[in-house]
Amino acid sequence: MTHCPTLIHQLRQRGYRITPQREMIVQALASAGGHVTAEKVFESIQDRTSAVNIATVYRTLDTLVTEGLVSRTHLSEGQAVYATHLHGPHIHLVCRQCGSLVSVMPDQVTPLVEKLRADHGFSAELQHLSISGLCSACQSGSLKTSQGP
Amino acid sequence: MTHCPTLIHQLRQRGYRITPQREMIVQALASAGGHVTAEKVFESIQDRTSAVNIATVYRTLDTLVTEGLVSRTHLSEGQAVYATHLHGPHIHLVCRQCGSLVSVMPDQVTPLVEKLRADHGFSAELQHLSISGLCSACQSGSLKTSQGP
DNA sequence: CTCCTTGCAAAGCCTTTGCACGCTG
DNA sequence: CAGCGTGCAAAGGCTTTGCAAGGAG
Repeated sequence: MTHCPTLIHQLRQRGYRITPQREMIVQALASAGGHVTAEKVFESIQDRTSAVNIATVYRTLDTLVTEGLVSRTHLSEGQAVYATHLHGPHIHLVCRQCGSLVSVMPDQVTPLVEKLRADHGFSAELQHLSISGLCSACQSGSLKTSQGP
Repeated sequence: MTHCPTLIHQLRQRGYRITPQREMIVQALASAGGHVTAEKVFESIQDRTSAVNIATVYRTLDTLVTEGLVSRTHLSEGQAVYATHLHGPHIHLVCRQCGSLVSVMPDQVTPLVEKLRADHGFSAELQHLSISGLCSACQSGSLKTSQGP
């Protein structure tokens, strides 16, 4: 919630106009406290008022991403999820079978990030880091995943 | 190329019928030697004959993924890319600005993978690992990424 | 007053699906 | 010969875009 004024402020500073829609979208995103889809942002605003169009949500989120204030990630497939950068970095473990999502602190990745920067000059953005695989439940539950045609 | 008979063999073994289309798709995927989109597979077949439909390409790739013979990844946004598991694991560094793609050996990730397995029972699949960020070129070229509205 | 933003609706991209015919095993 | 696999075309999900009206600065 404290993120909200900050983000709005940053937008204004960069010459963007502050509209009620943008305030609501930023507010919804900030209060979500984590990763949300554009549609969830849209819905959480609709709960109170139908004053925002889904296209505007996409456009505003896009602006925030372009300005580097918000991260956009395609965790598995399908919808993108958004989060304020103030949310802090973490890794996402996405189970490719059941779709479950676990967030992990990025401590273990720091050396990797530094190595990538040193060797390749690549500046990794941890907000965007998602790792696909099988969660413990799906590993034990499906030793034989496929059952043929 | 040597992968092709193997994959076909595995498909047959699992009860799938081997059609000319499937052979061509597998062949195209194997000879691509890396990550390709469904559309590229489709095109590389079209170059020789228009005997395969794009829907069939998607269906066959899907089958291969389901059977665990092929990996499917959404590197950045948009299209998914496919690769045979024989291609071997590696990390993808995707520049969120210019879209450039660099493959890195996964040595540096092994400790992370093991940690995830130990702590969370999560079996990470490196074929699917992509890291978003800024490549060296885009970092120096755009110290100020945004230019406002 | 200027022109950035919005709403609306339509289009876009990538992918999936229903159905009847054809081919594999 | 049984039934899986294919082609075709249409639909689907998510996101973007063109245009005119409206509101911020």
